[in-house]
Amino acid sequence: MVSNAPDPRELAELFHAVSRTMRRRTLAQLEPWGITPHHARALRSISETDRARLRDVADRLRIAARSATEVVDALEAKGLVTREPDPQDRRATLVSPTEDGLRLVEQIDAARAERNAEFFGALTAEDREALQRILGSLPLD
Amino acid sequence: MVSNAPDPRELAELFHAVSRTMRRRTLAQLEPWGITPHHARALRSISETDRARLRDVADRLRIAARSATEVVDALEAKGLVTREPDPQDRRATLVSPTEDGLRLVEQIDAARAERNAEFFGALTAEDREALQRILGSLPLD
DNA sequence: ACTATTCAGGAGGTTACCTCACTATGTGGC
DNA sequence: GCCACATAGTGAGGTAACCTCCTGAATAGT
Repeated sequence: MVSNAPDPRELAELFHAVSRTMRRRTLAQLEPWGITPHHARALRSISETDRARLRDVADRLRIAARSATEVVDALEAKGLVTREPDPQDRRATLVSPTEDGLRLVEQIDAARAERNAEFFGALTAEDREALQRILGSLPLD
Repeated sequence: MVSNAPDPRELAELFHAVSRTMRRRTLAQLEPWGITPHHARALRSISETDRARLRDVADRLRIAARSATEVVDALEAKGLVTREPDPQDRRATLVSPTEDGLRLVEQIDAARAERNAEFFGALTAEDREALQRILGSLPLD
């Protein structure tokens, strides 16, 4: 208790506060499109690789397979992605973005870039770089 | 050769991944006590100031007043905090930690310190300091 | 005295997950 | 060629961490 090292308590708390702020802002910004941050992230992921299995979608988003089913259900209901059976493996389902889905990703990405620029714009370029490097060296499950 | 879907080199995405990892670990670590991260945070906050109004609890946690009612309901049901009417303002309710609540905070805090030390232990002291400074300069709602 | 504001909580909703059990397949070993 | 086992997706059901909108009571400001 004698050291003047940064209190990790505060660090975790700060982290929590910042990430919640980011989430709230994302939610608000996405509202006009009627899509949630989670769904937007999934759509973006799916748009980056054509014909991904549901299982792979789950892995990339680091969520349970069952949760991928759910998010793909929602995106499919909105006509943003389509499901088709995998001809190579009849257990599997391949997910692809629709034209609408791709268009939406583009719009959302532009908005996202703007939002992030604004949010992280409070930082100097060095700090942004440092933040990225530091976060990158933290463990992920 | 398939690129990682939500680009992890992107600051916001990285942030998201790290904060979710932290949340999952906290949840797992708290499990033996049958308390959630959110409730633990609230209990800690309440334990730091005796006789806080529900409104103040909400403000400190940066949540809506209605949500503070909920978390205090849960803590009260577990016998960790008590409610009493504010003699100065008959609209208000004052929340205080019980003996059990204070004991639990102590235990949880020790576990939390350990977990954070482990999690952020992957960083050098300079990086921890930098992270704290950088996070502190980001905006909060 | 009257109006505006504030406090706590009821009702009901949303987001972002989860596990467990199940069926339909595919794969490796004998 | 059959059996054991693993894997893919999904129905059922649940949890955590919030939220808004409304109401009744009390207080504060004019």
